[in-house]
Amino acid sequence: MTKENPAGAPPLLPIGVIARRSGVAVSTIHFYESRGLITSVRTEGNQRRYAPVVLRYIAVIKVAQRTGIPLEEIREALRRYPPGSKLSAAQWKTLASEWRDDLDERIKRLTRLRDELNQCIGCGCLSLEDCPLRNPGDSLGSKGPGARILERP
Amino acid sequence: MTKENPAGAPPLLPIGVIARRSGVAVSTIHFYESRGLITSVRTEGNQRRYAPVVLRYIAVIKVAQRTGIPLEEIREALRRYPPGSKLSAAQWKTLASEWRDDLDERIKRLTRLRDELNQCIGCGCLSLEDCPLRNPGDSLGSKGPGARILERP
DNA sequence: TATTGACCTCAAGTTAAGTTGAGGTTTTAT
DNA sequence: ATAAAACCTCAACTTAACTTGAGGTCAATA
Repeated sequence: MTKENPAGAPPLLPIGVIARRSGVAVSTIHFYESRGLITSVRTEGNQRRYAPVVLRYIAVIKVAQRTGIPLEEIREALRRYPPGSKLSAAQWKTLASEWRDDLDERIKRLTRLRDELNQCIGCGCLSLEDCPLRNPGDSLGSKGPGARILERP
Repeated sequence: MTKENPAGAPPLLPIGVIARRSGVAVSTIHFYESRGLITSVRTEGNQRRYAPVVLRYIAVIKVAQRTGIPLEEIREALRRYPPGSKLSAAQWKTLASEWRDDLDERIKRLTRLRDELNQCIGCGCLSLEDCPLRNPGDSLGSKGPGARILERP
């Protein structure tokens, strides 16, 4: 029986260990925590201790990011389950399916764009009226300042 | 014969007209010019006047952006031709082909990712050792601060 | 002629996703 | 008991691609 830990529960990990094992920087973990993506408890000395499951959380976050989901949305998705909960296989399946659909949509858009581009390489007009490339149709929501996220309108 | 214009050349346009016809904000045109993507001449009164071809330039820029090419690269690509030059059909073909290939590569990466995700939805392990999702293989170049461009490693 | 609308410059703000650094506290190893 | 390694907080910086705003000039119109 360890001291800071009720019987049976796996031991809590300090941030350095999480960083090493997950492959992300300590500062990133701080950042994720500040954004509510992961949680920790504190020692008497105010140092963070993480349940091992956060390694899984970080893995999930990274995968979601690779598919192009912004952190904010990832947080919302994770929020659906109690913070720091076990994140079961079923839950992962749900999340991953949503993200896959999202990714699929993105791929479709890009593929359509590529086809249009191919067409247009033949014609070369870029005419405002005729060219499909010039009439995005959907995806015309570029408002406000800030970095433009490439493809995800 | 107009005054500011040698015989035969099409008349130069003020920035407001370019903005209206191209669909981008005046501030954006300023910005593109400051980044060397387009050029203008000035009137005696220091106002910008654009050759009509910049409408085409802006069109090209927008298309390239849609395919995910960053402005910096777009500028480099355009730099290969004399600034403000006619941008012939052949030149457009060359640029567009490059960008299409780039886009193609991106699509392939995303497709691979989607397939891996599909696999992983079945297994749900996210194991550091086994899971293909956890071993990006390529694309591990995330260094330094600044916005992470989603997909384009 | 006077106004209004279009322009100009330059500095500063915005977003996302983090990083860097200063100044100070805790833990761990010797 | 120290010293070194690991942590902590908080503010400021970074990139990309723009936007906003202040303070001032130019040009077309009534």
